[in-house]
Amino acid sequence: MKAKPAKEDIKNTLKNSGVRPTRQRVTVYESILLKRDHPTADEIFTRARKKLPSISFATVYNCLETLTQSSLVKQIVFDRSSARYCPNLSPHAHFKCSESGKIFDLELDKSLVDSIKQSLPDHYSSDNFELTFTGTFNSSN
Amino acid sequence: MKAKPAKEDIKNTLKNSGVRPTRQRVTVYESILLKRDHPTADEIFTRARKKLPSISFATVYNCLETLTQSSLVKQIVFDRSSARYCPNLSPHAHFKCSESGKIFDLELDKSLVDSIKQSLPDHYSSDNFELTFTGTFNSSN
DNA sequence: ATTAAAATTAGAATAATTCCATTTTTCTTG
DNA sequence: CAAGAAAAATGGAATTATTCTAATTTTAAT
Repeated sequence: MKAKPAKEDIKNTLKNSGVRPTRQRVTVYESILLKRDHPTADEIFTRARKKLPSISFATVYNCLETLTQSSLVKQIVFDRSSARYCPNLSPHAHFKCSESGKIFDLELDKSLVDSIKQSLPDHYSSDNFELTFTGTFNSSN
Repeated sequence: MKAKPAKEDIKNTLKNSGVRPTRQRVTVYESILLKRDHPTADEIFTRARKKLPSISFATVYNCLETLTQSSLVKQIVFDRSSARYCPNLSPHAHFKCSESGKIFDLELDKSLVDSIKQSLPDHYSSDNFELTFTGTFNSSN
């Protein structure tokens, strides 16, 4: 017996995080997972509409808020441009290529992740960090 | 002979970075340096007005853009709230206390800074990074 | 089936920032 | 020092992403 289609998995993921798997939420989450990019709310709205033409922009924002709150996606903000959303839950960094505007996930060694977490002085407590680079990505050379 | 007042220093700093030290720019930069906080454009505008009541909001934004471009200050963005400006040029991290809303600079060991810089895979080049934490700061205990 | 709670919706409102056209200031050159 | 050109500053309008609001629809629980 093959694995169920992604939609079922998505519903379960939502349920497991205590999020009611409404059609809109499933669609929004699916739209984020669709590609390995880091879509803006606007792009997510466009994708979601293809699956569920009646979905509204406000709902997309609501769903993104819910997904972010429940830690299923991460909101990432570069400069002051639109927020982007990332479904990669492993600790990783983000790299923005200032030429193409593309954003890449950069996996980080566990040892580095640990060092970063341990860099917090006494009295500071945090269970997450965001590490971002801006620069250029050059595949040819 | 004592050191000249800060204003002269500021002018020189600007000049050395190839930025024309206009009254507005000096005032804006001074306003950022005034406290060890991480003021928003709005707060900077308020401070600048005290010194130079004729300065406009647009100019504050222009100056901030110029200072950021010339790497004299760093723009830092948490979530989607107003950008904040930081004159601390050493590599460091930022910590936002979600209770008080305050932002703290966290100095980083040189070794950690190096590890972070070295974490970039081939083909990626960047000479800066931004590391941010969100959590709680608790001085009592 | 009924009710209450949660979610969705469209559109208005907001807030931060950017843009624009004009004026002022500064710099350069004669 | 005067004149012209370039850079910067200005006020206000415009933009953009996001949030809010009030009403409707859906869902879950009795």
